[in-house]
Amino acid sequence: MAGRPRGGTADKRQAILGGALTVFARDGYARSSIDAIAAEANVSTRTIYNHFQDKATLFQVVIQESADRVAARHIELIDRYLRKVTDPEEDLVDFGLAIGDPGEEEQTHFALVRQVHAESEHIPRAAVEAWLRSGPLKVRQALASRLAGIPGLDLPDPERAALHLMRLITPDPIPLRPPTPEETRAHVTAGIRAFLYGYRRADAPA
Amino acid sequence: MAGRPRGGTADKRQAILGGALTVFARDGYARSSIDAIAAEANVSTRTIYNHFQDKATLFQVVIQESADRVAARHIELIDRYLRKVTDPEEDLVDFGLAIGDPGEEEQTHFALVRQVHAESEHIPRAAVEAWLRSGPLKVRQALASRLAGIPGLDLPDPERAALHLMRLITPDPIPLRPPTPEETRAHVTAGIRAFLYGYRRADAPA
DNA sequence: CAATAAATGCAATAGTCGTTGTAGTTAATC
DNA sequence: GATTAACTACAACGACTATTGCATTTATTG
Repeated sequence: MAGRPRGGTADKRQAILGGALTVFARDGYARSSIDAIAAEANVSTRTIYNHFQDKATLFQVVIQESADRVAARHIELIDRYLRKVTDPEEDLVDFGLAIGDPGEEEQTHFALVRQVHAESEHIPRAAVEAWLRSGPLKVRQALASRLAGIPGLDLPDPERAALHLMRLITPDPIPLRPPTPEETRAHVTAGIRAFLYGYRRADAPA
Repeated sequence: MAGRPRGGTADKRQAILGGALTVFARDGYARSSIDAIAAEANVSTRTIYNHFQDKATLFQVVIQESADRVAARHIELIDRYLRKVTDPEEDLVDFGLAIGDPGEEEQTHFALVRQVHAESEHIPRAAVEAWLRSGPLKVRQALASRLAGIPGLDLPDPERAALHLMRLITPDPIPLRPPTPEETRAHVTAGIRAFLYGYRRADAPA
């Protein structure tokens, strides 16, 4: 038995998923043509159909794998910055800056999330729920349990607090102009302060 | 000079804009066909092209008019609920419930905003900025100046505080299940409390 | 090198969509 | 009721797209 078993199958699949992620995040589902994805991935369109049933399932795989990957990285950041919190403000700001980093991957991630939000009614319910659970909800839970361990905070509903924290540090989806690093830091710092003051224990020091 | 001057021109234009709003908000720009918009508006496709240059400009007009209309209503709500604030929590919760009302118009509005967020890179920069300024930014400014008038709050940056408030009360874009009215109230109340505690003056009563 | 599985290039199908032209119909004004 | 602007129905064009089949090439394993 010969053939091409390990040859490029896995490589090609990854190339396709990478190209599809780029194109879907930039152009949205409907605007993204298979040809554009193939070009971005340096792959023939036929190969895409050898690996994936159709465009819709390719999209579902892309958003699911992206959710898994990003959630893993975010949980890693949560563990790194919030496992042992010495200075809540400093640690949370560092966490917020890491998550909102204007790196390429983060930008692509936020763009894809916006596409999912816009397309959610046109994606099978099960796929949306799977994305939600293994992505945002998972991160929210991890963040909630870490927040509960920070002293000086009063969190009647840790999951809701985690949602609030994320909302307060999320970057502007449409900035009038790209923020400078200082502005980004100011944005995150202000969000963290509002959060910390908002959830400060009544008997905590001012 | 005879003709059909007042006949239906204004009516048709409104019908088209209404149908386009519905379809664009539901399906997004790329998925929305002119035929679907025409059907939704009970108008022939040809009439659409008699009123608007092309699909792209129709979309820009739709989002611009929607931004104007919603901003006007939101500012009205801001004036109604926050002109004279007696009980900050109660008044802000009422405001938040009014803005996040699961009425048809509010739902359509939020859906269209998600579409704009997803499409922002494919809309002429000038149109996006105009939408931003006459929509979200305008509301944010109005809210900021009202918030500055609420006693017991310490707002170093009222505009940022307004952004925080909006973020804390915005409904979930993809709920696992439609929230009950009680859940909606709990969500808004929790957001308002976090905001109020977060921006409470240091010398204010607990 | 031989065998073979995967990838490619290319053509073709079938459908959709934006847009325009045209001829006829409707309805408002005079 | 005549005039005329607006609306409609309909066809048509060109472009794009998802998807498949097939013949050919590539690269990997034995």
